Amino acid sequence: MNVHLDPFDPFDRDFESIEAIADTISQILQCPVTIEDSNHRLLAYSTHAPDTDPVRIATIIGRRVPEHVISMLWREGIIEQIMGSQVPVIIEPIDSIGLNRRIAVAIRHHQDILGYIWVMDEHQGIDEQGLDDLNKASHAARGKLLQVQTQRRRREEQSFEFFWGMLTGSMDSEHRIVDRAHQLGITLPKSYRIMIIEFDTLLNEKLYEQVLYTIHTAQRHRKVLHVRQEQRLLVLIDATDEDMDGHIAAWMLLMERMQQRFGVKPIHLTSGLSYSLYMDVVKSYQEAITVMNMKKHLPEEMRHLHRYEELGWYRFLPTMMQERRARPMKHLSLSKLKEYDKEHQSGLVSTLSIFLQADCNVKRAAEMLHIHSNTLMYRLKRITDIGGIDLNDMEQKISLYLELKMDQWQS
Amino acid sequence: MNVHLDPFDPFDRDFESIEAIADTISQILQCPVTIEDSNHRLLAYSTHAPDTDPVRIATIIGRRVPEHVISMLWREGIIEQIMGSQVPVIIEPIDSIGLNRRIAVAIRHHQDILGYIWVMDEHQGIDEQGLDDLNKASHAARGKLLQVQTQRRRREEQSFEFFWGMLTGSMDSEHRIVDRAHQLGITLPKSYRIMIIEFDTLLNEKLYEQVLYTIHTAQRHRKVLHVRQEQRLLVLIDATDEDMDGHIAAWMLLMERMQQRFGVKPIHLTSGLSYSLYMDVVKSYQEAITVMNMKKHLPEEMRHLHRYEELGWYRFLPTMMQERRARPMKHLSLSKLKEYDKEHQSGLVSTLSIFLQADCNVKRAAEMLHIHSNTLMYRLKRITDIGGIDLNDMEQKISLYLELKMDQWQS
DNA sequence: ATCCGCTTTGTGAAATTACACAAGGCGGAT
DNA sequence: ATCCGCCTTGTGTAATTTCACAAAGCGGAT
Repeated sequence: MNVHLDPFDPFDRDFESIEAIADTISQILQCPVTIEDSNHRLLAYSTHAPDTDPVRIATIIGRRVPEHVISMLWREGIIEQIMGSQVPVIIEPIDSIGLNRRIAVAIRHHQDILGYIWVMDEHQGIDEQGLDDLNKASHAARGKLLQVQTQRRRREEQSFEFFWGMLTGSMDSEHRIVDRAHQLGITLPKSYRIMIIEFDTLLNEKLYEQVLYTIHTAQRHRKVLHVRQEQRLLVLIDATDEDMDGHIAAWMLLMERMQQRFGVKPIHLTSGLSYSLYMDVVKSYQEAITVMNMKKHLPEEMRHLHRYEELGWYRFLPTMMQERRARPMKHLSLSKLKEYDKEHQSGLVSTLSIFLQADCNVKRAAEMLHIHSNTLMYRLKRITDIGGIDLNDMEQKISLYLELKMDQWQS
Repeated sequence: MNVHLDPFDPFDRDFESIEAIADTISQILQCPVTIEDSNHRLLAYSTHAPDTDPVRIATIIGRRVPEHVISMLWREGIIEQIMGSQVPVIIEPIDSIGLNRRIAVAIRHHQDILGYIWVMDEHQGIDEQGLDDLNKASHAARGKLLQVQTQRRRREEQSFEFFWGMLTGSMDSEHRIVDRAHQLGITLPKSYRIMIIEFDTLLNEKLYEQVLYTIHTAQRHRKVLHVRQEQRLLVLIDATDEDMDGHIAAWMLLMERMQQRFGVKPIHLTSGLSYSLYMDVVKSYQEAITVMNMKKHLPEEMRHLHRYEELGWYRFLPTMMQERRARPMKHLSLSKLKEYDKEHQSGLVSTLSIFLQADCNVKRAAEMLHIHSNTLMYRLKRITDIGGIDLNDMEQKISLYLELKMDQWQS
């Protein structure tokens, strides 16, 4: 049912806009068309569409492809197929999400994917010639998308600079920050936090793109600003609603997805406190860093914690460590035990540590150590004898506990 | 047996030195003579002494009156008698300390006592005329002693300035400090500490003199430098031997004596760590201040502690408080308990505090609280319910313990 | 007065824990 | 090989702790 009869290439001309390209494709193929950027954000869609499916409606309304659709397309391997193919790909309908039959082609520039053209082809009216036209259209769209991309890149550069300025505390006043945000067209939330996502490898250009792709396609989270730093991604997120537990959980899920799709593995995810003054970005950032360090030094204790406010008394550890470094004083009892341990390979210190962690419950501690409780009793007696420790004295136990935690941090 | 026959006053002339005065008195009275300053330090003694007692020998050898002699003289009220009397005072022999009969007169300038003249009068050979001569001698000595005093005052001024410079960290290098000490004739010990003695009243000129008198007459302690500051006396003491426990104990005793003699009551006595570099005076001073603050905020816990190294984990408290003030985050469980306490006047928080201090031993804590142990059990159940606290979790208990200590500090 | 929730104290049974003692393993020194 | 100090495990008993329940006091509300 195609209506082009002459060998003349309808896409060999300058289009004034991406919308014009979409409309042209739609006219030629007589099908609804949408054009997206690389993050599945809507760039243009054909008007006068004869009929359209729920997914297309949702995409146009939300100005991006719905998250669950992207998820499904990934799960079915369709996105990878499109990204890997130089020619249009036919996608069979997926009724469960209301997706009709369509044809998709990637818009590329060398290796990079700039976006996608989607054509709804419910009645399978597109023939070989149509696919060829679509291919030509994708070439024609490249120029326009490159423009969009460079524009976005420029804006991103500026936002990076702005964000770094806040992170390093080099912005000198609150209203300067707000003004600058306004200038850049960034709407700052009432309340925010700084979040750090650390990966197991250096975030090179490609990985970075992939990470951002994952984040961008999940519209659930409002990520206002972000910047990359070696193995880390620093993000300023909206903290206005303050269902932070759910918030973090959602991000964790996102990280999981990232690993599934690209094999990029975020190892840690931490966040500072929430603030409303943007002069406090430095503070929130420092807090996130503190949590990050804590996770590295005390992985066991920090296993399920991500936010600074969850640290409990551990938030005092860094400053305590500082104090200890400034005035190194060895704990008399502990150093005696350590000495004994060194001479007799006898793990009294670790026994003590676990005993304390088990709330001084002999039974529990013995189980944790996989030893008989009388063995533990014996060791405890040795500990009290050698170290001159009274295990019925809270003061001493606190002292030991803190000291042990600090030792653990340093090792 | 006196040998002056003419009414001519032998003390109505200029003496070239204090020794000359001592010799002149000795010649006239035919007795051994010693002249001391107000702190019982030897200034001069007559030569050609016919006979002399153990105390005099010890005084001359040690260049000061032995401590136990001064103690005895105070105990017998003799020093006070001499200080209060305008005329020579006869002191009967005290055999237990080897003190023969002697006559003493204070050298005074207006109200101030500049020193003392002591005359050994074993054979009671001094008559009215002799006492009168002694009086005249004391007037004659005044000028010389004033010279000595002003000299000492000048040197003290300089040492104050020097010490303050170190305390405030305004000395810029180690060798500058050592040079300056050399210049002032101060021999700095290899290792030192800063000690703070705080009194219950402002240290006015008079009290200050009395305090110094007590310290000076106790030669046991080597006090190198000192300076007064409102209610405090700051002292740099020799820490080379490092029998600090005994050292502090001795100072405590000294303080006791001070109270007995003058009613000046030192309330706190604290010391920083010992250092050997004199650039570290600031540190030791800061540490002493820290201990002082600690004693004020947590008197119970610090009752028997004086030195920074005895603080144990408490040395982290100030920096923890700082952190807490920087980021005020209320402890969820504790604030619930506090709220409940406020509504029901039910001391759950204090119960918890004591329970923790009693090492979570129900029996012990119940005794401390003067309640039945089941009452405590009941309250503990309420605490776990209301505060959502698991009292079998060391982490939580540590958190609570630290938080409670910080609360206590702030209140 | 009466009720009700909160608290304290007392009692006794059940569970847990501490402790003394015995037996044996392990490794280094003689 | 033998001894010895150090460590581990097992057993049984004594002591302690925990817990459920009863009784009753107290203060505020109805």
